[in-house]
Parts: sequence; structure tokens; C-alpha cells
Amino acid sequence: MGHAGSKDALKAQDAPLFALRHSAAHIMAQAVTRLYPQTKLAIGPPIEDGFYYDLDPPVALTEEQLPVIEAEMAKIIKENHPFQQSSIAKADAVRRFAGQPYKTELVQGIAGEQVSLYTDGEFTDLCEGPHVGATGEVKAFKLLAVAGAYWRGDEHNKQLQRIYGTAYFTPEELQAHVVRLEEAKRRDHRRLGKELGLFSFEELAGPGVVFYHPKGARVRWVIEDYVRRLHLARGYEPVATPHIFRTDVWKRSGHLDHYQDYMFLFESEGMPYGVKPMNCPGHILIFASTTRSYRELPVRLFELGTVYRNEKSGVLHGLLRVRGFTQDDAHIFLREDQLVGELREILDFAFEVLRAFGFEQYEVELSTRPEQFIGTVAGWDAAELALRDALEAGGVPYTVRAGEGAFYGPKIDLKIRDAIGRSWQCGTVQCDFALPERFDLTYAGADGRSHRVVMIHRALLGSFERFFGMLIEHYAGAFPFWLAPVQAVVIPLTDRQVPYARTVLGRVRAAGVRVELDERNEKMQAKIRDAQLAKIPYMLIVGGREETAGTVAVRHRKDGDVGAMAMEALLARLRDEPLPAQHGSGQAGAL
RNA sequence: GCUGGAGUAGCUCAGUCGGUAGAGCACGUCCUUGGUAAGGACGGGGUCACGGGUUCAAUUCCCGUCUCCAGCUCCA
Repeated sequence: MGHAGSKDALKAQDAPLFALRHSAAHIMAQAVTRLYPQTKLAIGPPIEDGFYYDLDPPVALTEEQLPVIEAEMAKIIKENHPFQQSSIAKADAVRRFAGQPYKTELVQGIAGEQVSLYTDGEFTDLCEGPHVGATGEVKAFKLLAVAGAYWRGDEHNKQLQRIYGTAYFTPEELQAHVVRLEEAKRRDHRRLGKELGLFSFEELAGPGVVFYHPKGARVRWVIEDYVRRLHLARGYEPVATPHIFRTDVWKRSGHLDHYQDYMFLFESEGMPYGVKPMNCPGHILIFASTTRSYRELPVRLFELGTVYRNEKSGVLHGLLRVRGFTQDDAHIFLREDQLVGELREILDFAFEVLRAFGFEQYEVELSTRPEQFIGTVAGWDAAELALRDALEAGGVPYTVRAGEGAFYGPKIDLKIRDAIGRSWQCGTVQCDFALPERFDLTYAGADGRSHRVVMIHRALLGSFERFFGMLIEHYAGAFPFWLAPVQAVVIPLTDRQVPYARTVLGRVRAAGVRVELDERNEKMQAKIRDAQLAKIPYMLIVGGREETAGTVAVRHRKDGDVGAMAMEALLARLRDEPLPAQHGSGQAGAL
């Protein structure tokens, strides 16, 4: 995970705000230094939503001290020290920062003879700038959190304390930012998952494994149903493979060498096993189980494959990073000359799926050949070109991450942002020249000889868990009609209308709609409120008038009261609700 | 895994400077039979995350563990 916006982009984009936040970072470091003179300073840049400073104070800082630091910052701001740049020789800088090991290290890493310093009042920092004119210009700031961060981002180095804060030109903008953070909190899938009864984690069962409750499982079924249908329509063959394999498989695949830390391993009757962290070996064993002809390629094996990865405890995050998850995973075995066409189809497929779920904005990254690679340069070039072609054919903007491909092949990742702007990898399309070698995957060519296949690994949603989490945040829990766990609720006005309400329920249900009856002894208003909070698209209210007329008073969660309708008109309206499927039967909303 | 913070009813939280706890919502029963976002009364429900230690006594203090939160590292 990580923020896509680079510092340079930010600089160019919003230089004045950059300078303001950078100055705020200096003032914060200055304040901490006043409070704890032995503090050693590292770095303090502006970032997308604010700034931070990494420092190594003589005592551990806690959030309770943030107001104290803020108060000291306010003093420095009031003193209105001008920021003044100066330039000194590196040797002088090293002397100047004696007792500041991180600064010394930074100075020594700078090219050239001179280094740039910025001074405000008694405080001088190694810095290229730019800054605002004087500390008094920082009028709206707030410290947000204290966290740990490794020196130079390396976990083998000492962990420093990082204080996050933010700064804006006006208090109004700062306030707006705080409001945005609160809104994002309301969209948090972990909170909504609980409120809407979608899923839970159970402490007793262990971390990172998801329990889908009935409403969450309904949504999952709808998604599965949709995804399965599309795969069938696009020539994928469904397969199902085991969850545990003897470790011989994992030795052969290389997972035991490269992935062991992430694997759940166990033993039975003296035989070592591993729970699958990936589905590829299972699909490979199916492909390899018989002689393959060039005529049948590409072979596309698809599975909703559940995998388990022993992720480090600290990285787990709601549904977005879990230990057990199910991928919409396929492996395609083909000839190298088929690669281009197949990749184009896969990308087209991936974008279709993202659009169906309302994700119009995503980031696409192409990772190319790394230093260490296997296979032929020609093969890599063909694969990279194929990936580029496919992207450009779709008019998709993408960024290239040069040399970031896997050792076995280049790949495309599709990333979506969550409610607070963190981006998460969902779909991935990877070319693979390695596993076909390791498992000796071949086909009989037209020449009667045996040839090596190429493999594509791809998942479009990525995993149901992560995708579901993103979907919840994307819609803030208000799923579109076709995905809503409960699409309509029948609300009888009094218990005299319950029999009629059951008739309505039966007819709507028979039309394939996920509908429930709320026959609690509550006032209609209370039932409406609960239905609104549950974000149910349709409320079908039946009182004496409707029963007499044989109609239903329809309320929509967004449009409110839309008036009484005859059953036929109601069913027609529900039928007209937009569905995502462009392929196949078009009845993806049905469950 | 690391740094910091937190775990009290199904949920959101209050509280106890050591004497085994409370609110709102939810849930149950009864009353109420209503017209587009909360009708009323009564009631049930907690090994205060778990395990040790100190103490006459631990939800409260100490140690350990687990889980969660923010960030770092990682994400094949």
C-alpha cells in the first residue's frame, strides 16, 4: 500500500501549501526541541494531507503531549521568526550538527560541497526549502497522531517517533479537513460492516479470518453469481482444487523457498503439508494431468479459490488485509503468440467488472522487467508490449513501475482507493515464464513436438474480502439495487394488513427480489426509520387503503414517497432497476 | 513483526483514587393499531478480553498473553 502522489508532484501542484506545511513541520520540530533539548531530529516533509516529522526524543511521546507541543508551536508562531536560508560547507554542517546523528548522516549523503540551511529564531535545520516568510504565517495547524517509523524506512534501523500534523492557510480549510476525516470514518467498512450486519471477526477464532453474516453472504453470493456467469461467457472452465497439498508441491513451485514465512504448514502421519497461499499449483496440476494439444489452447482454468497467508499481525486491516481470502482466480495456459490477444481480452474483462461495480476511478500500474529475470528478453518484450497494447487500446492512463515486475514476468495491477484515500491493489494480471518451466508444462504443437506453454495469472476483483470492503466504502453501505442484501421490505401499517402484506411479499419474492416482511409491533414510522438506516432500496407500505385498492405505497430510500402503485407497476419498476451484466442472461440481480 | 494507544451488556459508551457495575440503543413481555425517519410501561442480559501475581478483598494495582486501533515495515 502507499500513497501514489509523489512528493515532487505535490511540490509542483501546490507549492504554497507545500511550503506552509514544511514550515509547520519545522516549527513542530523546534517546539519538541524546546521541550526536550536532547531530541535528535531526522526528517520532516510535507505530505498529501499534512506533514510529519520523524524524531528521536529522550522520552517516549504520547498523544497526550500533542496539546503541549501545539501550545509551544503557537508560541513560536506568535514570536513570528523570519525563515532565513543560508549555505555552508559540508564540513561545517557536520560540525554544526554534532550530536545529531541523523542530520549528520543526511549531510554526508548530500552531493556537492555546500548544504542549505533554514533558520527561524534559535532553530536551524538542514533543509532545501522553500518556506513561508516567517513563522507567523502558519495560522491553521493541528497535530493528529504519534506513530513509529523506521529511520530511512528500513525495519533494520532504529525506530523513531513520527508526529503527524496538518496545516492549512485558513482555520476554515483546516476545519473542512477535520470534517472530511469524520465523513471518511462514517464510510469505514469495518464500522458499516457491523452496523449493517454484513460480517465480523471473532476473537476466539483468531485474527484475519472473516465471518460473513447472512446479509454479507447475500452480497457475496450476488457477486459470485455475477462473476461466475461472466467467466463462463468468456470461455473460462470452472475447476475446484484442494486447500492442502503435500509440501512436495510447494517445493516444486518454489513457494517453500520464497514464500514459507507466509504459509501455514502442518504435518499428518509424518507427512508434511501446506495450506495453499495461492491457487496456481492446483490449476497447474490439472493442466499437467493430461497431454495437451496446441488446438485446445488457451486453457483457462477458473476458481473462486480460498487461500491462507500468514500475514504479519500488524498489517491486518479489516477486510482489506486478511489471512484467509477467496480470489476470483484464473490461470491461462497458452502459446506465446497468443499472449497479446489474451491480455487485451483480460484487461477488457477487468475494466468491465470494475465499471459494473461503479468503480470509474482506479489506478493502473505496469511493472516491467527487473534486473533478475527468467525467460527470454524477446518473450518479456512481447509480454510487456502486449500489456501496453491492451492498456492503450482501452485508453487507460497508467504509470510504469520500471523494473518492478515479478522475476517470472511483467504485470499490471489495478488499484482502488478507500474512503480515506489509501490505495489498495485489487485486480492483477501477471505473465509467468517460470512455473511452466518448474512444472514442465508443455503442449503438442502442429509439428508434433513438445513446446513450453506460457502462463497468465489473473484475478479481477483480487479477493472477495478486499473487494467487498472497498465496495462498502465506495457506496457508503448503500449498495445499488442489484447488490443490496435486502432489496425491499414490506411494511404493514397495522397487524390487520399482515395477511395482505404476505401476499405482496410472495409476489415480489416470486419475481426474484430479495424482500422481507417487517411485522414487528412497531409504528410504521419506526419501521421506515430502521429500513432507511439499513439502506434498503424499497419500502413497500401497505395499509387499509392499499389493501382495498390492491396496491402498494412505495417509498424509495432516496426519492422518498413515490406514491401508490398497482402490483404490476411495482414489479415492472423493480424489474427496470439497472443491472450490471452486459453479457449473459442479464438477470444478475436475482438470487 | 516494530512504536504508541485501547479492550466494561449484542452495539455506542459512562463508572469504580481496591469492597464484583450503569445509561442510551438493541432484545423480550404487555399496552398501543398508527399514514412516510424513533409511541409507552415493565423486564431479561456482564467471570468488566484471558491467565498469573500482590491483597482480607482485584473490573480497578503489577506481570504476561490475546485481540483491536493509528502509523512504520511488508504485501510474492
